[in-house]
Amino acid sequence: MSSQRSGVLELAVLGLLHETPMHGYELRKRLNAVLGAFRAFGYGSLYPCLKELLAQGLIAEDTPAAAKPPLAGRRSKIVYRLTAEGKEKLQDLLAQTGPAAWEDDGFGVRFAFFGQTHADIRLRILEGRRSRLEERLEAFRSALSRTRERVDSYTLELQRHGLESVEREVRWLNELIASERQAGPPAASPAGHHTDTGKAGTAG
Amino acid sequence: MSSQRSGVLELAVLGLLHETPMHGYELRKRLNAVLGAFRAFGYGSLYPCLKELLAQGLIAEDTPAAAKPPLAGRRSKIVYRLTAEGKEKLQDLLAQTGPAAWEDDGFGVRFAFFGQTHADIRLRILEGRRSRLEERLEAFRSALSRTRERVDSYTLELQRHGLESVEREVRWLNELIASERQAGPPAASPAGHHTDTGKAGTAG
DNA sequence: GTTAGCATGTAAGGAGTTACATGATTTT
DNA sequence: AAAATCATGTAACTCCTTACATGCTAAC
Repeated sequence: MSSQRSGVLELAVLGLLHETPMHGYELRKRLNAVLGAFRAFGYGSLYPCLKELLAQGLIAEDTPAAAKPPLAGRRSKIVYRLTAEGKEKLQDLLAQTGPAAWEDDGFGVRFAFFGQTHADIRLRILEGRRSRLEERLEAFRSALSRTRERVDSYTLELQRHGLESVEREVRWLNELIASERQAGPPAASPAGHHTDTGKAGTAG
Repeated sequence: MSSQRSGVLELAVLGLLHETPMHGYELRKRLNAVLGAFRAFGYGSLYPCLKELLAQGLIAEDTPAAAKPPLAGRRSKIVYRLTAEGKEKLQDLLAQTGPAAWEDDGFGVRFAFFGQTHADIRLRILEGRRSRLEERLEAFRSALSRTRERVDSYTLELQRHGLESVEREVRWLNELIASERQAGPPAASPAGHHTDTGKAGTAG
């Protein structure tokens, strides 16, 4: 029916508005700060998204007309907040442990809001992500050995580099998983202070 | 005019067909092997792309009817090859050193075909990419210090991880740039022996 | 008094994805 | 002869990007 907007943005917006109400402009800045390295959105994405979340009743708008004296009908800041339905929807989305939560984007957003996610779900998502990456490693490695003939060295370097990035993420996940199992919610840095914990070459 | 398909796929297809003619199915496998870690395409993307490259006269198809005896009108393998215009277009695309060549995807494909790119262009692209990433680092770091209040530790961890990934890629680029300046085309591993890279691992 | 940044939006369209549909060829 | 995998394609759709349009507010 209505477009559904089942993407990253919806979840991110709900997650941010759960922390505190905000207007669009601020939301966008927080959005790109929180997602930081792995995704960025413009107003052309954000405002239509807000519009639809509104239509679905997941968020509501407060125009702080009270704050400023009579400026009837004028365009002013619109502060969005989560409705009860919105909170429910957010919980639903954060509780998903299927494929959507392992994909690059889906995982990224969910991780950013792990603070609002139950410990067992967190663990399941981290493990799901890890096995997803391990599948990829398998595929890459076999592709690498199969096509080692007739590849130029730059192509090879790119593949090597990609492989290592994935291996690194697996190590990162291993640390996170270990610390989840011990401690539940982390105090400051879930994975410990230095990310380079020797070998631990679990990556395979 | 016609859709233009100015994306990653077009370049990748042209680049692969420059190496050798191929049919669609094989092309897709090579595609996902070459781009490996950072992008994957399905037939639903590939065939329409081929169709349009054909319409633009950048590629041509050979149905190897000669190989198999009279099977008139039947659907058989279609082998695509680059036309003269296609080769020209490929060189144009590979010679670009502007923003398109620094973005995640654009850079990735171009790097994969660096073997077909002139040494000075390679260097310019690598340097462009590096300064692009350094801008990002700046932005992240300042965002991190500005919003250090009221962020939960998972969000922080995600940002830290993303930051490190970018830093790693910068180091990788530094090695590549150094080795380009010394040697031109690399013999086996452009960046040297120890593989200490880290491309912007998706999902931060 | 004008630049820079805050603030909200829309229209058009690009770049692929998903799901489906179909047939040929090789392996078991 | 069944199953796997090779092989080619289309229609509908999604999610987001780009470019544009508008006006307010604070700083220089």
